Amino acid sequence: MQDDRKIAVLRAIVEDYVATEEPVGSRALVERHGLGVSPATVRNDMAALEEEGFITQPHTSAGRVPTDKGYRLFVDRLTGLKPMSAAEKRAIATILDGAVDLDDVVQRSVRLLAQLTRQVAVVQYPTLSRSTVRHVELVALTSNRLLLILILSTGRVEQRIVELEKSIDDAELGDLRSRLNVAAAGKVIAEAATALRAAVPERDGAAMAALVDTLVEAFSDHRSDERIAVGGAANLARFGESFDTAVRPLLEALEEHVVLLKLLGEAHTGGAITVRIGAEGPYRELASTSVISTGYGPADESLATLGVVGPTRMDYPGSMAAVRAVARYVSRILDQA
Amino acid sequence: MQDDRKIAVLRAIVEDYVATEEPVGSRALVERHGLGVSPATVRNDMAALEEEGFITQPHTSAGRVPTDKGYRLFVDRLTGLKPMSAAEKRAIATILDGAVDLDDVVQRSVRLLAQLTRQVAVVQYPTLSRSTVRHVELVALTSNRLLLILILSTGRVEQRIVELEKSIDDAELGDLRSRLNVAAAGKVIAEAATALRAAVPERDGAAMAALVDTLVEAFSDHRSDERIAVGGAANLARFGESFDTAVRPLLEALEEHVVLLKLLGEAHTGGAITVRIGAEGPYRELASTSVISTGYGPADESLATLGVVGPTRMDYPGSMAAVRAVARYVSRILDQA
DNA sequence: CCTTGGCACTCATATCAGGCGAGTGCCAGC
DNA sequence: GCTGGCACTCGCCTGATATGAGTGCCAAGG
Repeated sequence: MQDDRKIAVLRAIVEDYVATEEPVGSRALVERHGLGVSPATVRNDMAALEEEGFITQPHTSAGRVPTDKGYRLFVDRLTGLKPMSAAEKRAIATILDGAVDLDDVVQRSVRLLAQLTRQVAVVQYPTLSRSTVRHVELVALTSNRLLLILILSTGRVEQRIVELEKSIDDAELGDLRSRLNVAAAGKVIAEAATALRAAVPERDGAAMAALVDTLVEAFSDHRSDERIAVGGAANLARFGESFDTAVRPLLEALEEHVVLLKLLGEAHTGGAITVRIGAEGPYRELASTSVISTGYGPADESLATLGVVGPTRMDYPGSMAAVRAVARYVSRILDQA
Repeated sequence: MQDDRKIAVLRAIVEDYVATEEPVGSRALVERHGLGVSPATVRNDMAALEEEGFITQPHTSAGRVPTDKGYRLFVDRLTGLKPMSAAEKRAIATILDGAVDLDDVVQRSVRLLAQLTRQVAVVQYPTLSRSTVRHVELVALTSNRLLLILILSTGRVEQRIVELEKSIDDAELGDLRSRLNVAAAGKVIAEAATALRAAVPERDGAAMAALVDTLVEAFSDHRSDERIAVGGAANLARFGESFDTAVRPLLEALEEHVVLLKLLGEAHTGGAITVRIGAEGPYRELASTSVISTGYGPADESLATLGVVGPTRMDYPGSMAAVRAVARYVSRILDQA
């Protein structure tokens, strides 16, 4: 038995099943793909593939459906991703180039990715922990409420309201502001926080120390590291069939950004695209969904992750290509900014 | 025939149908509500209600279901909203009080509203056009790229990257910044823009004028007025039945923030709660969804709108109460900030 | 040894008739 | 104007039957 043909059969099964959403039988296979062999031969291969766990049949006398393991092999043996069409490339370029700020870039990326893949798209904002501080601004809202604004190298702007124990006057504020900037500029947040502490000497008194503590705390609040944008939930409507097993848990997961972040996983470096298929993921409620993700950032530094989430029965080559293309474009834009 | 009883019957039908999701018959009605009359009497009333278009029967021999008109009468004749339980009030208070900035307030409100109503919640960010400018900050990203940051009275922070035709040095920047602040502080954005133009005299040259133009444009970019937060989409999973007629179009609408804004409608002043039932709305695809919305803002000034979107078959008294309660709390918080 | 046509078998799904029962409309009586 | 009674309608559930796609296996052929 030639293993090559078995792989070809598996590929054909995956492609047909993804396209038609129905278990695929031996006859249909040889007809739709030019396999050059008879259905009976294909049946033998299928039996072998089933034996090895790459496909199963939902009912005793139905066609075959790929298993997670089957999709895995399919993805691993991919010869190449579906190249983006010129029109798609142009669309990506023009849509993303029109963004006016980081928020806009992220927003547009999500929509774009959702449209390209017809899947649910997820884009993580550039992580705070890996971006450097470009500028710090302090604005007095009232005499004892400050608005701390952090402008990061990625263009991301974070704000935080800080309550003071003791009121502060304009001169002090100006002084503090310039010291903050000197101490923090160009540094990663964690370093900035310690530098900030060092920049405010003991002699300035307990009140000042407390204020600095508050600021440092605001700096290092990691809640906002979880920020992500989600789009394309309407695409879930397309596969109404497996509603309870696929759509419902996914809808719930989309609300839980922490879950989504975990799904996207660590951004792999070097532009690698990660594919997590079905039960390979950490949540068993999402056993029938796959995640395609990759890192992005200027110079492929992987500041954050983006990707799509969809049913295991998805167009892997196409989606992977779209994810890669969007990640590259976003990275390029961040490079310019 | 007493009209009072007819209303009572309608109310009972609505309540039962909302609770059970099944057409309600005359026998069940008299049993579950202490109507004190016989099923036959109720049947007569039902016939009259149907004649008047308040209810219909899906099949010749099924129970009755309220029509949009029926829900409308039900809502209009509401004696009072379901009061929030003490626990719910406490939950609202503690959750919203924990917010650290406006983004956080909006985010938490959406989640809260979604949880309370078990519906899809929508919260519009305070409109820019009605908030006043508290502070303007300019940060040079490169010599000819500025980051314009707008801090508004509501705590909302807007950022916009501005490309300059001509580079600008630190001194000019500082000068511009202070002029901006003097001109804009305390004013509504539209006024601030014109004041800004006035503050930069002709003599400063064409380059400066162009810069000001760019800033004014950035100021008045109304795209960001459309900003809203959506939550609780997972609640759509609860009513899987009318998937195609209700869930799918709603999911699609949720992606289109412009559509959502139109759905929420103009924020009614004076704390009024607007209920739009089924086909009363502007989109015929959403004929089987209702929208409950109200304005919010400090001192009930109605800076923006929030509400819930769900199937026409929804718990109006409960949802209306939740919407009102959250709007009040958010308003109070904005008052403090 | 792999491939192929043939053939019996399985089983999910579609179709249909029959019966059940919830619910209605109407009417006569109170 | 309310009520009990009664005949009627009709959606839906149930079970039996038919259909057909698809399989597994086997024996023959290259």
